[in-house]
Amino acid sequence: MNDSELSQVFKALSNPNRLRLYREIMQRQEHGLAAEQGCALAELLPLLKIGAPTLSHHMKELVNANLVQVVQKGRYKTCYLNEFTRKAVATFFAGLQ
Amino acid sequence: MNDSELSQVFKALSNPNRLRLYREIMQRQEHGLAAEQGCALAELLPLLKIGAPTLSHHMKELVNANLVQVVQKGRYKTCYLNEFTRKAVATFFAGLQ
DNA sequence: CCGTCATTTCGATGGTTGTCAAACTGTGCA
DNA sequence: TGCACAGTTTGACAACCATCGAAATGACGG
Repeated sequence: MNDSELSQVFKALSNPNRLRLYREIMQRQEHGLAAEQGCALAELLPLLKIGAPTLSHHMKELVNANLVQVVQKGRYKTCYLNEFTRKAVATFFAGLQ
Repeated sequence: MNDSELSQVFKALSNPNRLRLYREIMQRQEHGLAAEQGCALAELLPLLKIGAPTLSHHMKELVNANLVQVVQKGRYKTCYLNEFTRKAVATFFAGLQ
């Protein structure tokens, strides 16, 4: 992961609302209750004090930074953590290479 | 580490120049050749295409986010990685809690 | 205690970001 | 096919950010 990709990741997570979204998705994924069930966008909206257009904008940034993936799932869009990126960033902070 | 502290960390690293600084300090620390020697500010300046005032501003942000510490060391100021924060962020990305 | 070099502060400026409201698109259900 | 709801696009705007040059401050070494 190069400098530019990494700083994009950090930019995405630098906004409290986006960080909140990422944590929420991460938590639901971890919490394992149907990890592949993902997390519906419509479910996330009421967690934040922002409107739908702003949520859409934030999700785009997260997707753009490869932090999450979004797929249409019937009526809703649902989002999944991108494990590859999560691990790459973990490695960056792991120290000793 | 709470949401607000964490997003401050990410904001600090979201700027390519600051990320570069952080990596440089990290790398020198890791590279072990006198880990406690730290990294002089004046040494960092020529690595980036920015002026001294901007470097000063960026360092303040990194210090403010608790990512690095700066101490006067004779003629220069030298900076050290804050290992506590590094580990805390590593944990955040480590997954599975 | 003076000159020099390292670093910071200040003020300005162009660029980016977060947010909204309004209008649009897209998807499944009746 | 058309309604209702999910999500996006657009345009606007205030707040914030990165950077600079100029000037101020601070720390040694002579």
